[in-house]
Amino acid sequence: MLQQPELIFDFASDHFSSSQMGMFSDYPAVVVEEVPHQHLLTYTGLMGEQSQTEDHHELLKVEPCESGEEETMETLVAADSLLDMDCVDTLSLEQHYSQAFLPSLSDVITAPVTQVTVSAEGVVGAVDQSQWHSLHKERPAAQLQSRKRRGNTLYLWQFLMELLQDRQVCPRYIKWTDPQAGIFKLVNSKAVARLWGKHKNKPDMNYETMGRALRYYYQRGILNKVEGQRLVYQFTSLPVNMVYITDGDCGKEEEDDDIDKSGNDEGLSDGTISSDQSAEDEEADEGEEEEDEEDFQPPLKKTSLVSPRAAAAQRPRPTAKQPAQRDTVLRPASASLIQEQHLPIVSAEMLRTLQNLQKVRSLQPAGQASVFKTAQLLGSLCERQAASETATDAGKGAQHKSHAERRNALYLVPPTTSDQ
DNA sequence: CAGAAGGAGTTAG
DNA sequence: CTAACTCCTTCTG
Repeated sequence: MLQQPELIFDFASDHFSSSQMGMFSDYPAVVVEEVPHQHLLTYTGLMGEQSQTEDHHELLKVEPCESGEEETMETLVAADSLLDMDCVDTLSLEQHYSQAFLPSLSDVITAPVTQVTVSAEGVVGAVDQSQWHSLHKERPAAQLQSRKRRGNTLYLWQFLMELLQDRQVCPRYIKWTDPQAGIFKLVNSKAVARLWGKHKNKPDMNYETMGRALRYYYQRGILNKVEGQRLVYQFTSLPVNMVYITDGDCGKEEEDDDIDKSGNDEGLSDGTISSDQSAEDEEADEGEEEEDEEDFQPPLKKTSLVSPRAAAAQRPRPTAKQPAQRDTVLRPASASLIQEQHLPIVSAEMLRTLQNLQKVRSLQPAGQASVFKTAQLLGSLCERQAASETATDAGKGAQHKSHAERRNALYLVPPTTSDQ
């Protein structure tokens, strides 16, 4: 049975209304993600009452473009334009970003990150188990939750994940060497340990101590050691809404021996964590905000250890990704969860439009006019969607609206549950 | 000497 | 009591 398309954004008014935001909350996450030679925009939808049992990942494959940070950034600009809306009272994007460890919205928009998660406030925190994807075939992602965080303590693995999502730290002190495989490297182990110690209020923390904690995770199935590579570890599973920051130009890596040149740990931490906030504020943020926003569920206790050899087999391949390893997010286009007839054609076309560099360049970040331009571009596409709807059963629900209304609206069609 | 491994002790919920 | 560290010793390159 086909589900009705739902209005999620009205271009005529150029913003979400409160009621529309309520609708949008059923489609909480929009993820712009870069994979080699293609860009994906993912709607990660928790569908209303089904949110506890099912999640829907819709992938819209965008026309491949030349890889590069410029394109990535423009994708983000496009996404920003797409999401730029007068709904700060209800969506509070910047608030969400800050709560998702990122220093500021502007950082997100201007940085060559490879994935950005945008969601209605509070929804990202509702990461259910199916939004974890295992990096091990023998442990399905669906099993990757069993423990609750104790109190307000941020676990080390969570802390590292957050560092990996913090442009101030990644890739300067910690970086992904193979995000697809969950492999990361402690570029500056001392700095990371110091940050961890600061977070734990353990000024004597060092890498030796932190390293033991990391090794402790081997038995728990949270981490694997990447054989033969010092300071390189592998997450056994990752949340699908991870924000992946690649090397890019968002910060230079800093080797261990660079760390002491400042000669000031506090200065390091301040500068590392945030240039906008004091380190104390940031630490408070880490300890509290993310508590609610990022409901990370730690993996189950490991039942079968992955051999170091197997882990080594997944050694970093920055350019040779393995789509199958993270099919939840990086599902190949051929396996897209969006069926063509259910696909919000407008959205697909819109994304292609946004991906078109010429047009993207015309978009001004944070410019509402750009959204309207997009809406204009979509107008004709809506016509095509309407034509498509008459040819298929998809989107019957949209037909209660006039063509004029549809011309100015963006519909998101829920996927069929059969294509999970 | 840094990093890795792992036994044993500690702490918080 | 247990999870999640932290301390400590030993080993390796």
